[in-house]
Amino acid sequence: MKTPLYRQIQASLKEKITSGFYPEGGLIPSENDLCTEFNATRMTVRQALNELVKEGYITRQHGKGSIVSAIRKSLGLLSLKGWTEVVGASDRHGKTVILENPNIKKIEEPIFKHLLDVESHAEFIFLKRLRFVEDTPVMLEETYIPNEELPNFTTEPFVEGSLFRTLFMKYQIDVNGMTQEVRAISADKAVANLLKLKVKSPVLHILRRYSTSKEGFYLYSSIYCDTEKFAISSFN
Amino acid sequence: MKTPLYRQIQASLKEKITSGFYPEGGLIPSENDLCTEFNATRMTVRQALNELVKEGYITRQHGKGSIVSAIRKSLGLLSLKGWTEVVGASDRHGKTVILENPNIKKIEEPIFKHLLDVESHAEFIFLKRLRFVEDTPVMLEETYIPNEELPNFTTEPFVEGSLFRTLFMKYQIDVNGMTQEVRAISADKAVANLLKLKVKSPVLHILRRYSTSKEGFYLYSSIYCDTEKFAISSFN
DNA sequence: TACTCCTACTTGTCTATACAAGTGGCATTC
DNA sequence: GAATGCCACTTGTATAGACAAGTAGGAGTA
Repeated sequence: MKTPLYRQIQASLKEKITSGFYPEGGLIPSENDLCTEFNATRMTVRQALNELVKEGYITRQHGKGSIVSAIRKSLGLLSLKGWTEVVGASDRHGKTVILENPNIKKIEEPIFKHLLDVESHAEFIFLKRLRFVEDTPVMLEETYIPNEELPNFTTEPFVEGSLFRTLFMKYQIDVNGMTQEVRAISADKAVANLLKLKVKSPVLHILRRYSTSKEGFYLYSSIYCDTEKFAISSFN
Repeated sequence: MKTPLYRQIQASLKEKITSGFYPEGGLIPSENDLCTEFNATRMTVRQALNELVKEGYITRQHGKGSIVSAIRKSLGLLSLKGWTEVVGASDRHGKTVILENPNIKKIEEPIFKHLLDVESHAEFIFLKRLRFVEDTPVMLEETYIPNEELPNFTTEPFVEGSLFRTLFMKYQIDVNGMTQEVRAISADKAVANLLKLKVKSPVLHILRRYSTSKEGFYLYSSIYCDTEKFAISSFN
């Protein structure tokens, strides 16, 4: 048995939560039920459940049970919120426009030099997206994805329009952490035009490296953010 | 026995780590040693150790032992690094200048309205500090601390020059989380002068609410950051 | 009806034990 | 001397139980 039992239980439950088999706000089976289902002891089941708590999938309540988190954070407890979290849950309407269809590129921009751990994979899939809130452009995101073992990635649309969800559902790659640098800069002409700002307006510039469950598989993003109307917030 | 045994073990180890009894980078006693010391079983000791990992006090290595984290994060896994973490560990020399000695104020600034959960405690201790790296001013921080049960706070100097360390050591208040909003703004005259920038330079503006181990005790900070030379980075 | 109490079920804490697997040093061997 | 293999010690995973404490609902009582 290569992967530990508690990891298997954890993965099984995670799958049932993300697929909606256990609905948001509902209870998952009790520890004892899970013990019989997986033929394990309570300590082992609890270890799996504690991992899910850490990842933000469930919360636990003494005397009641384990509750599926209402807002399923696809990034666990990451620093800056993901797009869906900035927009989500409110009545605000979000939209994403792909400016440049996925194509193969190399990272030559020196801006990522701090974040690159090895000297750049041969090739990356490049993705340029503009995100709107209430029909106002607020975020320009340029993403680099390693061009390895991702069949049909550039030809098929995203699952639910989400990159992370696509990686998770179709390629079993789970984004589980990140490193980032945040700066305030003056918008250049290109960025200002896309975000409908005056040139030299202050914008947030974020450089990110996402780590995943796949060894050595990192995503890189360069993000420009208009924080005039909507600030970037983070919790805990 | 009111507090659980594993919490007692956790607190005892935390105290020995923060006091320097277990030096940074060194090993704490093995699980079995801790079992005999506290007269507990390994599962109980492991629960305490896992909590300390979550809080960032130690890392564990299979086959070797539990290592005291080199950079003791006083904020656990918070989003944006604390001052000591931005500067620390490198050869860079940090310095903090208190511009305005601690004095009693009320929060009337509307900028905190999103973060205030109750309508402002009666009074706050106000603190205005300018932080330097390599003799360059990079951060202007205005902090509001509830003026409750903090004897001698305004008259005695900080422990090791650190606010959080003072709260922890002298008042047993542990800062354990935060909520924040990040924006890019143009520096006004006052901020620009202090940070030695041109007026209207882009600066990072961060509004923070720190939560603590003391019920209902929140700190508020407004931070202006020059990110030209030093970006704000965060991990995990 | 309204209240209390009891009970079944849940998670929280804890004991005692076992084997697996990674690390590092010592002793033996070449 | 250098390489190998063994061994002691470490953390990782897992079993099988026990009692405590919080929750919710139903039975019985006022």
